[in-house]
Amino acid sequence: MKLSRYFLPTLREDPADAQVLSHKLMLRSGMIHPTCHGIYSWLPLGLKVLAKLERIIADEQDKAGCHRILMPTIQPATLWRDSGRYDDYGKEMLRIKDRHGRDMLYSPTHEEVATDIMRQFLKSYKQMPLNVYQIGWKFRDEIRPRFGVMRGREFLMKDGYSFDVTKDAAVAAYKKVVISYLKTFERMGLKAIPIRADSGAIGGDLSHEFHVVADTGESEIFYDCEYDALSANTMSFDDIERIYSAADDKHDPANCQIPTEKLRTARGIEVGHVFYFGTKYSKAMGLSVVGRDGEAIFPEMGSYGIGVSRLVAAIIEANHDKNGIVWPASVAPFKFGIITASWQDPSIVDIAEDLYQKMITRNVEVVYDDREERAGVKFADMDLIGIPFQIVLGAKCNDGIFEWKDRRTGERMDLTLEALFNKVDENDDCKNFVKR
RNA sequence: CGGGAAGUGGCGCAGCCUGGUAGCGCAUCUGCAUGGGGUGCAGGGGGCCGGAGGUUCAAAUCCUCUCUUCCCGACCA
Repeated sequence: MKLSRYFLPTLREDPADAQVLSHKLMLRSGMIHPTCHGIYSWLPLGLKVLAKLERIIADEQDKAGCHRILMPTIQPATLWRDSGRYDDYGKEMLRIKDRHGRDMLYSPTHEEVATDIMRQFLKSYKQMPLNVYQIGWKFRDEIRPRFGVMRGREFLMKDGYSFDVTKDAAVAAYKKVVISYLKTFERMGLKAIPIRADSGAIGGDLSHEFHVVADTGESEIFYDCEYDALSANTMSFDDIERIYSAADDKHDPANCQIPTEKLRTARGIEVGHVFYFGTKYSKAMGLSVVGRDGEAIFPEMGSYGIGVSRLVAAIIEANHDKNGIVWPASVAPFKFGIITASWQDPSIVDIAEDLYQKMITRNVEVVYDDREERAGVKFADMDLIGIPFQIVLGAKCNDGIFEWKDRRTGERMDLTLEALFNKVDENDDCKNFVKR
C-alpha cells in the first residue's frame, strides 16, 4: 500500500474527548471514527488489525476442533422468551419492533440462537461433543460507554457454544477452550491471566475471566509470579487451578496462600470470559437428544467469549511508547514499512519503488510512505501507526545498503538487498501461517 | 439515572468575567526555499461561535430551556 493513496486520516494532536491512551492512539492513527456515543466505524487501518485478530482466533478455534458459523445480530424476542431471558435481561438489550409489530432485539449474546440451531440439528448423543463459534457484532446498550472501543456499545466478539452429553465431557470441553484461549492471546503478544469468576447474567457454576496485563487496565488483579514463566503451549488446566490468581473483588490479602514475594499485582483488562452452565438453556429451550438407552438427554453447555474489538484497544494499552503504537508483529496492520529519507533524489525514489514492487510481488504486507514529505514526518507516522519493521532508504541505498529498523527495540542495522529480504522472510509469519 | 466539567473552521485552544459582529497553533491549498528523524518563509481558503427562545440599539459573550460530549458511580467482552 502506498501511503499517498491510502485512507489514513492521522492526527497530530490528541482529540479532547479521548481519555485513555488506546483511544487517543486509535483516533490519531486513523483506525476508527466515532459515529455516535459508544459506536465506531472502523477505517482501513483499524479494520486490518481486527482482521488479524479474527484470523488468529479462528485459527486457534479451528485447531481446538470448533466450527465457525455466523448467527444473526437481529433476533426475535420469541427465542428469548423461551429461555426466560427476555424479561430478565435489563436495559442493555436493545429492543426493537419490525414492521409487523413483532418484538425483535439486537443481540447482546447468542446462547438462545445457538441453542435454537441445535434444537433442529442435535438428535443423538453421538453428535456430541460439539462446539460452534462465531465472530460477530453484538450490541449492549451500556449505561456508560467509554474509553473508545474498550467499552463501546456495539462491539465485535468471538462467542462459542459447546454441547456435551455429560457434565464431565462439558467440563473437559471447557478446559480445552481455556487452554486454546491462552494460546490465542499469546499469539497476539499478550500476557493473559485466567481468573476464576462469577458467571453473572449467563448463569452457571464454572467461569473464568481472562485479563490482559496493562498499566492502564480497569481492574486490579493479583497472581502468582509462576504465570510469568509459563507458556500457553505447555500449560495445562491443572496449572490454572493450582496457580493463584484473583481480581480485586475476590483477592483477600489475609487469606492469600502464596507468599508475598511471589505475588504479582497488576492492572488487568478483561478480554475474555468463559462459562460452564450445564443444562440451563437446553432445558429451558427444550433441546434434548436421544441417549444410548433411548432416554432423553439435555446437553451440557458452556459459552466462551473473547472481546475482539476490545482486544485491539487492550493490545495498544499493553504495547505503546511515546511515539505511538508498537504492534506485536502478529497483529500489525502492515508488518513492513518503506520510508525514503529524501524524495527529491530520483534514484532513491526509483529504488524505493522497485523495492516496494518486489515486496508486493512476494505478497508481503508492506506500506510504502511515498508522500512528498520530510523524512521526519514519515518516521513519525510510521511510528504512530506502529509499523514493526521499517526500511529506510537514504543516500546509502545507491550503494545497495538499506537501513532496517525494529520499532520495538529501536535497533537499526544496515543491510544489503539480499540480507534485507532474508530479514523480511524471517519476520513474515504470514507465509508460516499459510504453511501451517 | 445521580454528581462534576465542557461545547467556538477538520483537530487542539484563546476570546466570555467587563456585550460592539471572531482569533491563534496544527492540518489543508499556492509559491519559493529545504531534503536523514513532527522543515522555513510568504500568501490563500475554510467558522451563521451545538440548537431554540429571551434581554438589548447590538449577543460567541448576559438569562432560560434543550441537545451533545467527557469524567466519577451501578453494568460488562
